[in-house]
Amino acid sequence: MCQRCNYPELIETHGLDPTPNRVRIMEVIGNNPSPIRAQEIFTTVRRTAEINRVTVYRILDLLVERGLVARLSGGGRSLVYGIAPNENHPAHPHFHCKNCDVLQCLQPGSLKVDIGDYQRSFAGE
Amino acid sequence: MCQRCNYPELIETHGLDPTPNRVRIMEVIGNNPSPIRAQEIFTTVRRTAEINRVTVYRILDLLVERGLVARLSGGGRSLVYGIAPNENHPAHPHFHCKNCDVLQCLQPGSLKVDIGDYQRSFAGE
DNA sequence: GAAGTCCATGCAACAATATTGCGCGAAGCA
DNA sequence: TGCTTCGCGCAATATTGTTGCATGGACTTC
Repeated sequence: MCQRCNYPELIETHGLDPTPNRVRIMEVIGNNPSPIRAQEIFTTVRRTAEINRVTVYRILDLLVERGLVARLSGGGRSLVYGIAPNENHPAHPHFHCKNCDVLQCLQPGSLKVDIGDYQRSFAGE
Repeated sequence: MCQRCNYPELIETHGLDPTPNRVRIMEVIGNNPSPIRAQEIFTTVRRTAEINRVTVYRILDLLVERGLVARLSGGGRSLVYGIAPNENHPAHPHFHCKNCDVLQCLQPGSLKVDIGDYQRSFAGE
């Protein structure tokens, strides 16, 4: 688990009550080395506490909406969730292997987009 | 639609019969400026011909397996399909806007990954 | 030409993932 | 004590994709 993040505090500073379920979900996401699917969050929390699947989805919606958690496309059919970029967690790209279905975090800044021609068209909007 | 691609021919050169359904699906994918979801392919084909949803999925599986079509992660919950890179269609990255849910094709080569530290660890495997 | 085989497709059922509606119970407040 | 808010559970539904089985046409073999 991330040693620098105090999840209850983080949740509170984003205007939410740090309920046990919310803290548990933040911990599960934070513990994981790469973003994980809602189903995995559900089963992981379930190993130590009772929780409903719907509650997991609702808390995830809430955390994403408040900017605590980032919702990403997992490469496959499902969405994945990771700790949103903050002072302890810089934004970084991910690498998804279609063969072994592994999702790996890359170094921050290791992906560069050359927006060359787009710059002009976007600038006008 | 792509003026340079002869879909029936393309399908045949990949060892498949160019059945009407297969050609239609290739055309729908080729006509679209960016990769589209299976559901959209289904409803688009349905506007001009009868086809079953399952048939669409099966043909897509087949086309992906034979390398005619590329299956991509659409940013959202579903997978999207585009013409696989070939001589007329160079591989290129995509841009997904989370706000308006638009998926846009970027210029080929406009995305660079700095694999720096990974090179060493991958090389050993 | 009849019988057998292959294969593209349709239909129904199922599976996995996600969302919505409704209600209950605890906490906070008048 | 009664009212409101809100976190959460349960059941139902929606969306996306898959599987099993049947059918009908094309093609081959006898």
